[in-house]
Formats: sequence, C-alpha cells, structure tokens
Amino acid sequence: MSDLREQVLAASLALIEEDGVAALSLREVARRAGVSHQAPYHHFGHKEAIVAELVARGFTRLAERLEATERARGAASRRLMLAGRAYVAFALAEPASFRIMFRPELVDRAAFPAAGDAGARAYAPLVRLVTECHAGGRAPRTGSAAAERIDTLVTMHWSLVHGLATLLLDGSLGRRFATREARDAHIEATLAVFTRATASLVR
Amino acid sequence: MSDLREQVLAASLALIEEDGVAALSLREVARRAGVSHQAPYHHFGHKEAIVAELVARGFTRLAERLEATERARGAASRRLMLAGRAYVAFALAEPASFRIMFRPELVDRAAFPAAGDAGARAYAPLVRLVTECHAGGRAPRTGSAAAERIDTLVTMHWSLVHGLATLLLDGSLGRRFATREARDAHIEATLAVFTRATASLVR
DNA sequence: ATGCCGACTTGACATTGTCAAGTCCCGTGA
DNA sequence: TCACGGGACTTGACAATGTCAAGTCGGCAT
Repeated sequence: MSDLREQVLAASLALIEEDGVAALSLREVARRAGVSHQAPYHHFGHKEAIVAELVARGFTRLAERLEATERARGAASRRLMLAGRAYVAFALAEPASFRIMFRPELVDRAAFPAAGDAGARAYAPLVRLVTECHAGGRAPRTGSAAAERIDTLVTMHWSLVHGLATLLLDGSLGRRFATREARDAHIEATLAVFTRATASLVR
Repeated sequence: MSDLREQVLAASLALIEEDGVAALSLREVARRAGVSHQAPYHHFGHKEAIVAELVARGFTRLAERLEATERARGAASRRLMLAGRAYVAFALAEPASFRIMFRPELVDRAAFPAAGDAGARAYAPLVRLVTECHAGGRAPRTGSAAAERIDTLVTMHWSLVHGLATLLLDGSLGRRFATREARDAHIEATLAVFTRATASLVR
C-alpha cells in the first residue's frame, strides 16, 4: 500500500547488503528514497522496527523454501537433504537477510513477536522431516527417550546446515573458492557425505 | 606494557559482551578507563583496530584450546570429538569474542593480517585431526580424490560445531534450556550422535 | 639546559538516531 | 461550500559518536 514504507525496507536491506547492518543509516535510507530524514519515522517507530520487519520477512521466505521441500517427492531422507540444500541456498541468495535473522541483539523478540513467530515457522519443517525420517512420521510423546532422540537429531541437522551457511557467508569458506561452481560442488559433497553418515542412524 | 592499552581492550570486550558490538563506543571505553575521549586513539588508530586485536586474541585462545585437545590421549576420533566439544565450550565461555571473530565486515583482513593468521591457526588442528582420523594421519597429495574427501569431512565437522555454537549463542537453542545442565546434556548428546554417525565413514 | 617525543587533553566537526513542532493536502460531515 | 481532522511528510533541534587538529606536560638523551 504505502509506497514509501516498501522503499524504506528495500533501501535498508540494500544498505545492509552493501556494508553490514552497522552501515544501516535511517538518514541515508531517507536520502535514497528522496524524502526528508524524518519521513521513515512515520512508518516505523524507530530503527529497530525496520530491522524487525526485515527479519520477519526473511524468516518467512526461508520457511516457504523449506516447506516447499517438504512437498517434494521421494523418501523422507531425500527431502531432508533437499531442505538442507535449500537452507544453505537461502543464506547464499539473501546474505543480508540471513545475517540479521540470527543477530538477536538487533531485535527485541518480546517487542516484535512477529519475528519470533516467523522463526518458529522456519524451524517446523525441519522437525517434521527429521521425525518422518527417524520415527516414521509419528511424533513420539513429549519427554520420552524417542522424543529426546528426535530433538538431538534436529539439532544436529540444523547445526550442520546453519554452520555451513554461516561459514560460507562469514567464515573461512567464504574466501576460499575461485568459482561459484567449485563452491557449490563443495557444498553438495558436504551435504552428501553428511546424509550418508546419518543414514546409518535410521532405525 | 602499556596499562591503558590493556584497559581499553578489556573495557571494549566488556561493552561488546553487554550489548553487542554495535554498543562499542570509544568514548564510553575512555570514560570507563577514566581518560579523555581521545586517549584510546593513541594506542589504536581507530575503532576497527581495537576490534581487530580482540578478534586476533580470540582466535588465538580458540587455537590454544583446540591444540590442547590434539595432545589428549585416546583414539583420533575421540580427540576429534574433544575438539568439537572445546569449540562449543569456547563459544559459550567467550560469547563476545566468538561473535566478533565471525563478522568479517568488522575487520578488514587485508589491513589486519594478524586476525586472519590467528584464524588459520585455529583451523589447522581440525584439519590435522580429521586427516588422522580418516587417512591414518598421512596427508594425501593435494588435488587427489582423497584430499578432496578430507576437505569435505573437515567442512562437515567444522560446520556442525560452528552451527551448534552459533545456534546456542544467537539462535533458537540459546532460548530453550531452563538450566545449564539441560543445555550441556543436549550439546553432549548432539556431539555423541554426530560422532557415532561419522564413525561409519572411517575407512 | 635544551630539545624531543610519547602519552595524554581540549576543542572542533560532520554524522547519526530521535524528539518536537510545524506544513500541506485530501476526504468527510455539516 | 466550507471547516476540519488527521495522515504524510518537512524543518529544526539535541545529545552522542568517530575522528581530525592542535595543544600540554613530563621524562630522557644529548
């Protein structure tokens, strides 16, 4: 609806993309949108609200990608691997979003519950896929040993893809590959070897 | 040697610990050290140099922890697991350091090579342990299929522990456990299941 | 004694986030 | 038709910050 509101969000994300979230300046955003330095305040109470909205939208887009992999054909283990690939692909496709999504000091989750809700939505597909993969899709009752096991496996899967994504964006893996092809091949090989390793865990 | 230099570094780390790196203010640091707002500039050319020094020291301490696990007794696979545990333990023990260590936009690695060197030093133990574990300690010649396999396994191991650490610090895992014991048990379970899974990969 | 230099201070400037107080315009009710 | 009310925006101000420029001061070598 409001044109300026979207322009502010777009310019903010662009600024974060260019030089990191520290370089996000409301006044520069206003300048790029061709309005006065106070115009953004009409749509967002303060800076944090802009970042919170970007975080919520980022988690929503990630959730959509992961949910799409759930609907793919094939065995649950294959769909779980697709979800991992989608997670990393999202981070590489939207680095600015991905980074602010995991920087809790930027957004007070109590003041902006939408961000937390979107995060929970992104978490759910992974839980469902792991459950399907390792417990036949039937969720064990909470507190049981089987539930703890699923919990542990979810953490393991998420840790792997999240670690891979962050090391690619901000760690040593980001500065290592000459071509995108080499990078993608390394990602594929890593996910493949992990999938094979975890296959031995399936009951 | 210089007292103020160390005070500046300590106060800076404390500020980052309290409210994130965005809250690092040179003037507040000076205030806490009881000196004028320009005194820190005599020891560090600008803000980035302080962060760079903290990053280098952080990587050095991480490297020392990982090197210590290399010297532990037991099979290589056990020492690799200890290294993973040490990695996560470091992140939990020094969250402020860990966070700035993986935020490349904060420090220009070309201008501050010490930070990159320390990072490389922290990387090395993991490579050695994985090599020992999966190739009997003899490093395969570069470019060979065996070398690529080691490479992939290193990425997998690092991704897992790095992801686990960052999710504990800044992700959903950080807000999830009522007690430290519950958190540590979950970490242990995750590392154990991962170790078991990867054991099936050993040649 | 003198000059120098390292360690620090004082002062200034542009930039930023945000509060306060306008201005302008468009739709609605009388 | 006209007041008017409120949404969308502007102008102006303020304190805080990073950093440049120009001091001050004390000890050490010559």
